[in-house]
Amino acid sequence: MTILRSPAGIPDATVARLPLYLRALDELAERGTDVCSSEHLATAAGVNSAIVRKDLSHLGSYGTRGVGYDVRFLAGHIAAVVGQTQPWPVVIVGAGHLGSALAAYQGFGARGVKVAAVVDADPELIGTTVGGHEVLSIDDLPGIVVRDEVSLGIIATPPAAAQSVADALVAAGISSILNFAPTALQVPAEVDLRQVDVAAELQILGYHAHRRQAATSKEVTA
Amino acid sequence: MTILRSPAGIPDATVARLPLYLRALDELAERGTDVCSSEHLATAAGVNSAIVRKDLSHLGSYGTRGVGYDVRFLAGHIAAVVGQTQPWPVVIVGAGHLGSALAAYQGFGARGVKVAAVVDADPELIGTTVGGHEVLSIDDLPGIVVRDEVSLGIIATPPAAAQSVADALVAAGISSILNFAPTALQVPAEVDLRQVDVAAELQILGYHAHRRQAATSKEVTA
DNA sequence: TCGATTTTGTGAAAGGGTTCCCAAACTCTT
DNA sequence: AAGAGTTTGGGAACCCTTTCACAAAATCGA
Repeated sequence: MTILRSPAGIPDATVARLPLYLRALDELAERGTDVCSSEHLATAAGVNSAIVRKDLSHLGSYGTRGVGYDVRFLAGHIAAVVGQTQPWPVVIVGAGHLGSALAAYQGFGARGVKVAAVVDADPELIGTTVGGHEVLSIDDLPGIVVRDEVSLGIIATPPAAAQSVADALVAAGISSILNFAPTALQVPAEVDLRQVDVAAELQILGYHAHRRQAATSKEVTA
Repeated sequence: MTILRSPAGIPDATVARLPLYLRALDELAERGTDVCSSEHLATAAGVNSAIVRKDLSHLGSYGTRGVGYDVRFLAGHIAAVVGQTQPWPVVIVGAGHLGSALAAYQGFGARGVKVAAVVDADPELIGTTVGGHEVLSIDDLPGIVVRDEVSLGIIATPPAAAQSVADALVAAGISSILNFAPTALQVPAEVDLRQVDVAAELQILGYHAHRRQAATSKEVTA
């Protein structure tokens, strides 16, 4: 008998949107909205309504035809699916500009994320405080991971250090890594890796801007 | 007669990977590698070789069978396609923790991005210096955009301010926006918008970690 | 109670993206 | 010069995602 029916195979694209729905639902709840349609939720999350319905149908049927979705109930359910019933402790590696900004970020709490520790390799930084967290040595990683049951690691170091940091995180038992360093990291298959590359995002925007410019100047020439 | 043949329709998925190839090629060039195979480039960029070949074929045929790709030549060509022959000037809106970290980020230069200005609405922050840039008033936006020919804007403000900042950017003539605030922004169709949501990334990782845990405890129970 | 209206849930179709696979084109060795 | 070994370019199959379209289920007013 299955008690917790965590729907086996939720498509990746859907999983990637669940946090958006959760955020949108929390906002709606705060504004006192009790029930919302897929159309309404779609606008709040910045997607279209067909995809909202399809996505939510992967989690099971929690809407009422002719009415919509119960905002709090749905939010609670999505939170359960993404494992956000308790905050996830994360460790931030790198206490530079970016690491500090992340450590100080006030928005994590409401999104189910808790900064367990900030570590760095630089002796000059160890012992200082960033965002209310004392910077610990990267050598303490294994202890921190065990003590705080950390399973998420954020790499906010220069690219040159990123691979060895990733190795250290994996060795310490962490199986999910969010990498801000612009490097292709090599990790074991069972480790889940996501990449945030700000410069790459800007270059993608640049490509489209470039094309727009070219199209415009063509028009002018023609 | 077409002189600059910017291949009309490059698939979005390919465009999103071009910056990775560019980064990988620059690294290879720095290490003195003159020629590389799709396999080699794939490893350096963290993707598989079939997709490298398919992606590059969208730009035209620049490889030599039995040999591979000329590293510098290919890098130059990709740079031209993404419009990175000159650095793109960007304006950062928000001089808080994140905005400061971005303003101070040393890695932009090598990736074809140049911080033209940092602006904020907070009178306490205006006039201070972050990452070598004096923080200007957000009211100066139109002037800055025109003077420095800025076409990329980065929103690094609290979510509550993000929409009005986006409106201000659009009004100032900016058509590409990278938004770090966790909000679904409403922009005109001709404006190109990309989103970076760190908490959402962590929640996606959390979902998979959660599933792994559930699977493991199931095994143990069984 | 019944018909009009709203909105979900989901098959089916359409659209992209990825992977497989191999002929064609090149180099190198003998 | 010919054969062995590499590696690209791209057709074709496959898979995933999105969009479309509508029956089913609910509400509401008369």
